[in-house]
Amino acid sequence: MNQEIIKTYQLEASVFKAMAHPIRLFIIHQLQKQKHGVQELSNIVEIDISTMSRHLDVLKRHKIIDGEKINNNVFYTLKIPCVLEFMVCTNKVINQAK
Amino acid sequence: MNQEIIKTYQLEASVFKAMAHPIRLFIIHQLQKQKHGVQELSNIVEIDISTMSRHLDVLKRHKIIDGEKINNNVFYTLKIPCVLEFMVCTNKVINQAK
DNA sequence: ATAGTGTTTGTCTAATTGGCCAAATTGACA
DNA sequence: TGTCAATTTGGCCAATTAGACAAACACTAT
Repeated sequence: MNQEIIKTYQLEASVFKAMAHPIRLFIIHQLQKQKHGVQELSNIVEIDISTMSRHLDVLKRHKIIDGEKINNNVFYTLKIPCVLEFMVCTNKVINQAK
Repeated sequence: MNQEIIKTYQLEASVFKAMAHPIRLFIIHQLQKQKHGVQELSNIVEIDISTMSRHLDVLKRHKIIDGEKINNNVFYTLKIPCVLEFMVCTNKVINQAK
């Protein structure tokens, strides 16, 4: 295993990985429009709030979103709008005629 | 769990997932320049050829690359050049000053 | 200080993934 | 047909991940 190559692409891969989950893609899409809180998001997705908190943490750790505490609520915002351009390409991939 | 939302983003997530591995990102980069064969790639990365074959299969199944058999060798080509634009954005994410 | 609300973290479990080796498959060609 | 080279697939193991629930934590406001 050539560690040189692995190392070169590991960081990049980890950002892809952070986005490679349906709920996390949903979050990114939601935050494009406006800030959202943890509870709100977990209600929409109908998932345990602790699970949602973990998904948000994954995105935050990779600097894709940012959390801001206002009173008792944490509101998340999308830090990297260019992430959404990814999707355009992804959908080209998906919609390719084989 | 809101199956509606999951379903909406699952396909998209699976494309991200297909790319979310250092070796597969390396493959994508290599193929940008020219076709490559399985052995060749596995030599560069210094990984078992069977493992390389599986990585190529993942990318092929998601229509990111395409394989063409010429004699006894399978040569792979990048089908979706826009995938590389992803990387530009990804690196913006990575290089953000916190 | 205490209660109450909202969020994160610990722990466990089931499922998925990446790696290697060995075996099977494919296709070219003698 | 049989052999050889290249590739893929089966099987196994170790590591990682997503999910739920419960417990801990952080803040606000009585």
